Amino acid sequence: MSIAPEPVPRRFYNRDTLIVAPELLGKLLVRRESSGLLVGKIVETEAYRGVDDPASHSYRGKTPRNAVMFGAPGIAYVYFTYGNHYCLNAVTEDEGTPAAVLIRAVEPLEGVDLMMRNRGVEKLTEVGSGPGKLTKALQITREQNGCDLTDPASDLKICEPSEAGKVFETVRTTRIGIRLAQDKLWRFYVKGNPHVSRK
DNA sequence: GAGAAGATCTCCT
DNA sequence: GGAGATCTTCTCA
Repeated sequence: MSIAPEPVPRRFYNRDTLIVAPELLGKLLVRRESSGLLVGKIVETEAYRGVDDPASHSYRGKTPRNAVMFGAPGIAYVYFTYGNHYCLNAVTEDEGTPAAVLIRAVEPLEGVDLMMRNRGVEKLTEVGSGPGKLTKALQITREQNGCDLTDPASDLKICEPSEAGKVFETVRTTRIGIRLAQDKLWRFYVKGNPHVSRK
């Protein structure tokens, strides 16, 4: 079976980050890779805004690393952290406004065996239940930084799910793994989904 | 050019 | 539950 869904249009991303983040839940993260097609459903996100968010990379202004966040919406921002891990973001809001949504967890749907091999695990819930885990499962590296998520020909894109995939309850809570601005309720996840990184 | 911190994960106790 | 791994990026001298 092959999924050929429509990518989410750029105007979807060109809105308030706090609207885009919860609406990204349930969308499909589609990665076309040399050994096959890898698809995961987004089940957890976090919003990051440069202007009023001290925890964001872009809070202190534009640097070579975060330049993508200042660019057009619908672009992938991938960065390397802790010496081990990549994290995947989708850039949001108007060009010149530094904002992005961090994809924190996915539920593997297609290419599951390949993802488990990439991760070196056998439990399905261990494949994509964390920002560093899902990038490894989907083989996302800095090469995907600046990739257009709205381009049907792109190797990495975000697509509309089937109708059945849109039925779930969203939970809004505080963000994880940051020291600054922990009070903001900018993390969203699918209620009851076992692939969410933390309850 | 050197030092420190980091949107994490895994293993060990 | 806690700390190490490991390296990129930023900041400051």
